[in-house]
Amino acid sequence: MNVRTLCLGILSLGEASGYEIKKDVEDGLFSHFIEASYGSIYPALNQLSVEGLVTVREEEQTGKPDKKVYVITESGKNALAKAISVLPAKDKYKSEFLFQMLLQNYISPDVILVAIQKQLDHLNEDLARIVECSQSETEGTGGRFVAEYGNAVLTAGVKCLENKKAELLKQMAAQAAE
Amino acid sequence: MNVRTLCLGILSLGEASGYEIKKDVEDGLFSHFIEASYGSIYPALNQLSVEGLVTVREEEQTGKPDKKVYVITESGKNALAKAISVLPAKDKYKSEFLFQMLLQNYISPDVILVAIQKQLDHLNEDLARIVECSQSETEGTGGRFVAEYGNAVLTAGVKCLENKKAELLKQMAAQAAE
DNA sequence: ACCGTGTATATCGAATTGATATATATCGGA
DNA sequence: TCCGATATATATCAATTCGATATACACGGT
Repeated sequence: MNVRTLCLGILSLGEASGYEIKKDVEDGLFSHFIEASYGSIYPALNQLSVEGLVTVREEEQTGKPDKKVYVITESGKNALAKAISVLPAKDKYKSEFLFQMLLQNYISPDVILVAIQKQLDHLNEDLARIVECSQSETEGTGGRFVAEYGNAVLTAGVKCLENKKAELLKQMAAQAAE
Repeated sequence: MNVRTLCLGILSLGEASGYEIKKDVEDGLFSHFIEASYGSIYPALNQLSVEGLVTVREEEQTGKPDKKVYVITESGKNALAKAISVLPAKDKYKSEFLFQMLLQNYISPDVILVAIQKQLDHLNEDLARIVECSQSETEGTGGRFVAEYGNAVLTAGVKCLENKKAELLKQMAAQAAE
């Protein structure tokens, strides 16, 4: 799935500017399972506009710079429906953290501890965001689905890491007492 | 973290060819949290070789084509140690599946069901692979760490999806009886 | 007056993907 | 025996995407 389809999907939930789409994938409903940069979003919106799958409207704002608001068209909705009716590709997960943990014999215990703590922070931030989104926004069945899935997975990660952290702290204390 | 560092990390666990490195990220120890394609692995190995961080040796095989075996050098190990001592970037997770589920009002219930089943299959395959790897290979503390983390997260995903699947089947039965 | 932060769009080189090409060897079936 | 499928192995390339940077407006604090 490319960024063009991603933008169509977000715009199907309501009009938005490029900046707002980036917000959605960074802090919003989509943040847990979508990644996309300005460098792909803005060109995608331009292309969608040329193809007639979205319309653009320039909007003046008070206290903020102007923005370009994109709205999905009927043919955009059709293209979206077609694009998401195929079997989705397998999830892609990249974790530098786990890579480090696998190679932990190359680094000192305190660096490991800091990395674990940082990972815990990330997971808890994501969890908080999901809880917040699922309270405020009401995206229906789909929203509940992804919120519960994200919650389950992140909670399991936190639990596991907290065990690992406690284990490591115990080991470090034993080492220091030696 | 780039593919060059990734290759150094894998080679730090033992010599390998480009093809074998791809296997590791596809089916092996790294498969759960690393993604990389031939198009990035082969150029990375060439560059590492030019930089003197790895050595190459051509090896003839019986019953198989020749292969190029890469071995990490001392300066390669130093470069690796330096590269993984920095705080890792945040995990990147992209799920077309969750994107579809969020936008599920655009697709029919039976397509949703197929997607859920496929996702369950993927998760269970990953789980089986982790169990297999953690039995056969003994990568020490690091290996156990990532295996347990992967296990926890994937198991939570399976559990959640099985609930969702049962829920959906019940709804579909009720709809059909109507 | 100046700097930092937030909002907003745009662009560009570099990294990576996904597909394709090429070649060797094994094995089972027509 | 020849053919096709599968596995091993390396390499390359166009298209996509990332990550960084540039530009600009508005607000608030020092």
